[in-house]
Amino acid sequence: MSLKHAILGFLSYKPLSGYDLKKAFDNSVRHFWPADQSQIYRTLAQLTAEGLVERAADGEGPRDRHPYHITATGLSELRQWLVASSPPQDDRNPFLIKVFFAATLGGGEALALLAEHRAAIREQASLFTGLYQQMLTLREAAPNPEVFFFSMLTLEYVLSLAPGYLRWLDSAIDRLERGDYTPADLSEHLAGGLR
Amino acid sequence: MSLKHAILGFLSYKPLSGYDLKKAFDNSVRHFWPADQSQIYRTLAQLTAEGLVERAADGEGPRDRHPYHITATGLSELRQWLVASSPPQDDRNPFLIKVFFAATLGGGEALALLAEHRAAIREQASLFTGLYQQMLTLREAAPNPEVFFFSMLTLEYVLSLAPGYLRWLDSAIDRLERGDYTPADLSEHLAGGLR
DNA sequence: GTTTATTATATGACTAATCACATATGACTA
DNA sequence: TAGTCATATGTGATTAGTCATATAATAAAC
Repeated sequence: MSLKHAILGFLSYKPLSGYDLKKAFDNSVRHFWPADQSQIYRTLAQLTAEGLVERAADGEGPRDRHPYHITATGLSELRQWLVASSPPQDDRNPFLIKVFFAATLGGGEALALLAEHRAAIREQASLFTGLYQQMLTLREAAPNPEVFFFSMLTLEYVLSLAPGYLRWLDSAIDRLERGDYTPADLSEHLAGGLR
Repeated sequence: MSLKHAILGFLSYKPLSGYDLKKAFDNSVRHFWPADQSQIYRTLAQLTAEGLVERAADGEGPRDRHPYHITATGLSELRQWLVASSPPQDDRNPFLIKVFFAATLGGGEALALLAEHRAAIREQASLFTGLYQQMLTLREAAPNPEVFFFSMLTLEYVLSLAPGYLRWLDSAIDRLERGDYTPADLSEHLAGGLR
């Protein structure tokens, strides 16, 4: 139900149409919540039925745009959701399934699997680094420092995970190359990191 | 379509019933691919229709168990999937949506949001650490070193991400406590980690 | 003046997964 | 011997999301 609340979040800033919302998602949260256009419209219909948003007077433009604004009920629903607890969810990871069953592959193929993934992760990390640096230059243009801060936090999140991800891949690839099928010694890693 | 391939993966070791598969998932991959019992049965039916698995002679036990074995087609489908490329997927993260819209909360509430999540992540990390250490003791009992190695790799993955995750939370909480809404300086972090 | 891109909203078909529930037997236990 | 637990397979209803496609006007490009 997060799309629902993300829409409420955007509408809490100002009224937007479905089309505007799609652009808002693409411009700011697509790296952790890609939103499908048709799903946005369906969710808007559902939110309207629940009385959390309302369709304002139809606007100008081709194909009549329909801006929505958040209701008082919608605002309180948003607040409630924001402060509710967020247990870490189990994110399904198809790549880890491949890793798990990589034992059924030849050693070379398993290596290729990991190496290719490392290349993709590196590329993704450098994309996010670029995005981060680009965002930094927009600091002055931000509506207010809090909004900018939390927006940057979500990018920092992605970038914070990258080094650990890549070190894991490096270590796995290194062991596979040496034909060394021993588990990593994580003792100092864990002692240092999890305190 | 990963559940499908995960099932093929398990069946590539030996024939299993739906019930067996559910236990196999719960015992080994639930931390990155929780499998719903009813979905396992539905997927088995689908795999059967596609000719990737076959229902063996009904077995003993209460309520007739139905073991499935993988076909030659199924094996080649599994291999093909394993060696296909795995682009990093966009994992939806509801917590990041909360962070993104935390600017609409009071500072204290935003802090509580992050602090509570940090506690949950710490607990999860220590759970996985325990699981990792417990798994280590089973090394001798493993069917073969490769299977054990790749199984451990999936746990190493989770544990590799934890320190970065927690450092991100620490840094965000620290800045919020000081009322310091400046973005983090990630220059050395990135320089060191992404090479 | 015709094509093309952009704006803008929507439905239909499908897929993966979740949740609740129905069913039924063998084995143990109070 | 009654109750409960573990074994074991399934269906129905619903949800969230994806993909393809339909529609249509306006503005710009050629």
